[in-house]
Amino acid sequence: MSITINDIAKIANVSKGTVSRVINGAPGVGDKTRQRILKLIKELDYEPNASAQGLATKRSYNIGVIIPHTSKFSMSSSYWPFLLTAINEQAVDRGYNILLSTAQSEDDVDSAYRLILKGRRVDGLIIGAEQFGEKQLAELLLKDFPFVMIGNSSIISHYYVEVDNLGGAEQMTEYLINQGHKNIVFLAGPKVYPYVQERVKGFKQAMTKAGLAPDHVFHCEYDSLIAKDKSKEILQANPQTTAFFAAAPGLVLGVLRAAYEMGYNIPDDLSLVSFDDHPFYGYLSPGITAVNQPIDELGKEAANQLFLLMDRKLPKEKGVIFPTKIIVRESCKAPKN
Amino acid sequence: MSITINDIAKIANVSKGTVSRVINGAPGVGDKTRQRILKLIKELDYEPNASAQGLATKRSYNIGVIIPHTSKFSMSSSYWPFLLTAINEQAVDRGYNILLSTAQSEDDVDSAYRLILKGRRVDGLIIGAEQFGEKQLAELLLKDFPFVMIGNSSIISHYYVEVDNLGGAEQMTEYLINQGHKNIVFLAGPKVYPYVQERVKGFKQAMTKAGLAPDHVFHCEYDSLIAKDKSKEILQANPQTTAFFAAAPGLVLGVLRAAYEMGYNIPDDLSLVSFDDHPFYGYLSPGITAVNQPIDELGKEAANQLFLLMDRKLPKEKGVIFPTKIIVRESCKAPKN
DNA sequence: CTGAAAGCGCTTACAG
DNA sequence: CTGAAAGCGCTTACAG
Repeated sequence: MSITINDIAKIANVSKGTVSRVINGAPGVGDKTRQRILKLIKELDYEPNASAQGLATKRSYNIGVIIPHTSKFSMSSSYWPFLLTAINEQAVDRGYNILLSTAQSEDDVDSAYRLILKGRRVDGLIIGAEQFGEKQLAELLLKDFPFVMIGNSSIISHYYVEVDNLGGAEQMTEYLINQGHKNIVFLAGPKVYPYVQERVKGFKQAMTKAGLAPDHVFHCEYDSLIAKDKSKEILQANPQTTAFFAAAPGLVLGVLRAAYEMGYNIPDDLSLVSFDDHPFYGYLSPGITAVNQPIDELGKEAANQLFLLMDRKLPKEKGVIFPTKIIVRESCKAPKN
Repeated sequence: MSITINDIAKIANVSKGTVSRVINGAPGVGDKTRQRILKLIKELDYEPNASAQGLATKRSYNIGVIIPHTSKFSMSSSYWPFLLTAINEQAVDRGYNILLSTAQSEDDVDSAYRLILKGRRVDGLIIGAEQFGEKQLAELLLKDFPFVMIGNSSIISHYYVEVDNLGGAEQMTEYLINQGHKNIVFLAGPKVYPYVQERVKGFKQAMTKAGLAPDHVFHCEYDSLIAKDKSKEILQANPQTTAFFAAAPGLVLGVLRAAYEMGYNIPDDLSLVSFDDHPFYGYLSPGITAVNQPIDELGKEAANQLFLLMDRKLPKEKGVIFPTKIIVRESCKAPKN
């Protein structure tokens, strides 16, 4: 059916060992022989069978990426798509493909884990820190399987890449304070996530430092509809609020809509800023001021660390934390009085 | 290192053929033997090596998805992420994984093609119709390789899934006309894409049917910044325009921003509608009225067709076209006078 | 119902 | 520099 190494060997009148050596650029093949075989490979459009190579070398030339996937969360943010793109670019450069796994539930994670890892379909793994449970992470570690986490784990100590969640939230809060805001609400994602806690910490730190009450922190699922209702509640209970700091695009949407429905004008009546930037933000009216995460660099670094680990080398540091930056747009204004 | 079928066979005191049969649920194994082996597999947490299975069966249990990936385009739309999710869900249900390939250029497409196909890393392929050139599509067809296209191809006749681009654009245009609009601008994506031409056709058809001038069609790259400039130009040259029909979220952003910068209020001074819905639309102020594409169903159907093809069965129809629906929000109003 | 054996398409010491 | 052979971990006729 399909052309194999044997065909090439036969036609070239050499052993398949020799063909194999030229495929892999291994030494020990005469220059003329090499050229002849190379030409043949090109002419016959031969590509080695990945399964056979995988079986012989124990490498799949795939890396696995497991991303969380409640559609509501990952889709209103551009975080994961961007990350995926960045990782893929690095992977392709090295002849690797990405084996994707979108996990919606515990079961999914487990089946992804089994399928991908135990079946040796991938040589390494990039994974959201909160995706795997203790057992699975420990097993990865124990087996010395190459992986890097997006975000730090509270369970294990391992290689990860992350954004400066605390610093980003702190800076943005300071920005708000410098604009003259005193009654700031922090609308955060689910409390269980370590990165959410970091952001909360950053917010509180800045508020406290400025002598302001740091306790207007609310947690909310990543669901814009729920965020909308929650925002309304908050606004009704705290009419003195002049600024909202929403810690994810999905939440921003909720606040935006709540303000609209309650007749608040942003930024005249209420300022709104976001953690995590989004391609839409610059085009909204008003443009949304946001903490921008260097997602592209994050993905690249994660991939590079992984390739290092796969080569049995050790990355320099166990955690690489990227600074964020504030993108000032129009959604934040000094409060009225 | 890792546990293999031989280990299981030895421990269970059977041949590896028998173990293989129970792994694959094949007939011809005594019930007691089967149970014993099953238990052992579970206990030892054994998972067959995918490469070895692949080599023996010539199946990789991966399907390839090649998506276009100019970051600007695919990221401001949620089309591809949603599609990917839908496809992945179907794939996982059948024990398949998705091998991802994001192609940014011709070279990428070619390398994706070689890597994935010729290396037999995937058993089937889902691919944007415009991704591959004539040569590659013809080769796929010739080799009888299972694949389905997202969108119809002008080059070859093959299985595809698509949205009713013509009908969707037509309906939305009719909606605009019914609202009282006469001077409607259609801002479309690059002319080269067949689906763009379909949308243009739908627009023109509706305009013509209503006795309106169908020639305010402009093409624009999927880049919000360019779309913004283009929109300003159009608006300046055609101040009588009362409605914009932007045929992609990236373009909508451009129009939105152009209107803002020129002091137009949407929808009071200018109505704006979109082809392709977006999670953000419902939360903008005003909410953007849009042609919604059933992306989830599209992805599911594509996957199902592919699995049929992979089983050497033929899907019922060569093209499945899904109807769109209009989601009415607040960005469209009757024109002033 | 079960085992022995060939084969899938590669790679890689080992000889020469 | 090159070939012959063993081996990677499975599946699948073929016998019995």
